[in-house]
Amino acid sequence: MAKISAAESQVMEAVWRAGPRTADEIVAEVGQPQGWGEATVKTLINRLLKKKALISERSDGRTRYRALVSRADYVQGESQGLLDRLFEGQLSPLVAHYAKHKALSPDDVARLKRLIEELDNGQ
Amino acid sequence: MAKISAAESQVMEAVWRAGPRTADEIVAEVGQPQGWGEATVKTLINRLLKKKALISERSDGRTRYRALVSRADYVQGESQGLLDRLFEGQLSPLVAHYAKHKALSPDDVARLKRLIEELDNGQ
DNA sequence: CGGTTCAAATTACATCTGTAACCGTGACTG
DNA sequence: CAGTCACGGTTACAGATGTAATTTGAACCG
Repeated sequence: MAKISAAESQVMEAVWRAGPRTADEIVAEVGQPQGWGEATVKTLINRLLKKKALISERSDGRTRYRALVSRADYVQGESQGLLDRLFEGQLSPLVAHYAKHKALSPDDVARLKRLIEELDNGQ
Repeated sequence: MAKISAAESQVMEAVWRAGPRTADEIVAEVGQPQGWGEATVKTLINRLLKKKALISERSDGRTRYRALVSRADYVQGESQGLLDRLFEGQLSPLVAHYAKHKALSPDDVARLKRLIEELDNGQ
């Protein structure tokens, strides 16, 4: 379970977003925007294969790459890592920091408020 | 302004926590717990000097290292990076994700609730 | 003043990451 | 059937990072 790097995660996002994709599709969907050549994307794909984050499967005569780790797991790991490293593992200090150093949009505040209400009452 | 790496950030934490420190103090405070040798910590310090994240100043016949970047700035950058990469730049999706995939303690919920109240009314 | 000591800085090296070119093989074309 | 092509995989290489040993240089001892 080696760590998924920043560049690699872009490839994972493409697969998470739209399910198993061919190399070409991934190149089009992430290489293009990032300004990466085709070869670069292929390398990232192959590293993800080695890391068991993707698996290649052949269907309709094309090789497609499917995610072996879920986005939720990845996001969970990254988030927890940040919280652990910088906020003693807790959410509220992050929110506090963020509110203090970077204005939250009223929309964001409203969304947060609804969320917390639910958490507080709800199940 | 090269990026501060994970290992390097441990050194920064020591300096942020307690102000300018000598190499020995940093070794004791972070090398020890992390299981790093003295030489390793010195390398990290020197990379941080190159990156202008620390500056060395001599006082009382000892060299002390002082932070040139604030913890708030660093934390802000890391947090924003995570939010941008994984949550479309917004806080509420992070909170939502976290609540869904990892139980929040009632305490944490209470803290969040207070925080949001303040944000909502307050200044 | 020459040797010793300790702390600061420089150099070393393997691995990971970003970026990419090259190779091999099965399919397609004339 | 030989040559070409497309696609998937392998190799390459520089810079960052984790981890550390070696060297330098100033202070101290005799």
